[in-house]
Amino acid sequence: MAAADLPQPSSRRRAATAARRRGNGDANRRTQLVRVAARLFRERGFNGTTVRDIAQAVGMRSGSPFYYFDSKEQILFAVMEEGLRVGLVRSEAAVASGGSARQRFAKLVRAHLGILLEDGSDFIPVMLYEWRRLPASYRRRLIAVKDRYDALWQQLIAELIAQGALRGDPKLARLLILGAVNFAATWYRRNGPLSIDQLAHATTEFFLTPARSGKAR
Amino acid sequence: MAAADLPQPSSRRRAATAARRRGNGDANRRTQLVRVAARLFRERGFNGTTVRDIAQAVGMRSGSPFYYFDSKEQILFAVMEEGLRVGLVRSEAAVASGGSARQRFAKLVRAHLGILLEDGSDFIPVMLYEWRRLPASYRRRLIAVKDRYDALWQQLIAELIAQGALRGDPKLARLLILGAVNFAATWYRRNGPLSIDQLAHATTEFFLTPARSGKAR
DNA sequence: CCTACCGATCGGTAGG
DNA sequence: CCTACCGATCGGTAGG
Repeated sequence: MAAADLPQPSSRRRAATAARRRGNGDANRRTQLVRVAARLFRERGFNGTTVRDIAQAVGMRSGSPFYYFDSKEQILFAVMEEGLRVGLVRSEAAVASGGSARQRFAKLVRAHLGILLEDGSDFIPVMLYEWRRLPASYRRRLIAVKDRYDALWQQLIAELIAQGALRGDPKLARLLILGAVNFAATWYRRNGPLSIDQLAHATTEFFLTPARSGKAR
Repeated sequence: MAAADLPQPSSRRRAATAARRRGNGDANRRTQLVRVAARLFRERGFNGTTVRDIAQAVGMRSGSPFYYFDSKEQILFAVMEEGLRVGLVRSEAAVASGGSARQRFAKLVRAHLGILLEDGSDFIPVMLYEWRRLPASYRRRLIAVKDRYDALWQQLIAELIAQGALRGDPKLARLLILGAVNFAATWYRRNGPLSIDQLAHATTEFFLTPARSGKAR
């Protein structure tokens, strides 16, 4: 028997108490598992994380996550589904807030960088990096949501190309821009010299052709 | 005992014979292991690939890779080291071939896309996707080579910014451009409508400001 | 390189 | 949710 499987009453009781204090039922406990799994999957990868790791991180014993999930793959699915849900809500809000195409693009870039880089934002990075680890049947269930995500970017990018703020084919432009932005998940350091706002602004300026109209600047 | 561990004389003998026909010593056999490991690590991830998988793919028995490598991590290191070595040679050649900064940029983009997308080019994608899986001591030994890679791009990008073909901070520009290009490793299909040459050309056009001088279009 | 093997770990389950 | 457990698999090794 591994040391990690031995009873550790004090820390276990502490975690369980903290959970209860938050006033949670099953739904809340499940949410905790998903959040903690996202962090571990991001840090160690899906196959580098054990169900025991996840259980321990929320103060459960090794077999208990299977009370909430049928399989480890289902936990991965839940992580990605949650990431897409929250990401889509925030991205749609950014675009719906109005303004010029350039302004909406700036807001969408900022929203996406937040989804990628803010504290607790491990869901979408897990999707980007562990997508191949998700069984095909689960993958199919997420692709519809992913398509809405892509369409959001694609429409805005097509608008920007139409008015000369970007060049080239809209689909390729989308792939290049999203690739550039998503890559920040690998190199951005929250303690570094660049705030997320600054990064979003500089990224927008990098991609968009300088505006023709000489607004005071 | 697992079925995969049971003797499978015919297929084993076939693989071993094929290897011998190529006329190889230990070095050649080691190279085979690295190449096959690159493919498997890319497809299944480092932790999703077993040493047995690698052994079987070159017609060895489960324990034999340890005649060539001390550990599974060392195989991963060898994959990344080989990727960086070949990648650096090809990238430096592209830049050294001369021409304007724009032309050298086009060649570097093409070379990098080849490294990422051509048949048998699994080494750099493994490095991009499994970097976190490499133990820190091995990581340190690769960073010097990675830095040369980055410097190559950075110098060229600085040149392009100086002459107005790109905007913004050189370091951020490098991260955005490399992110955009590297992302192709996840979406590009070799059987798709776009050749690597076409992709390289369109990517270059997307990033670089249209040239001022009106050369015969 | 193979044979034969080991200790450790892992996903998952039965029965409360 | 825990206890107690199982079968399978895995990285790695000794001794040729």
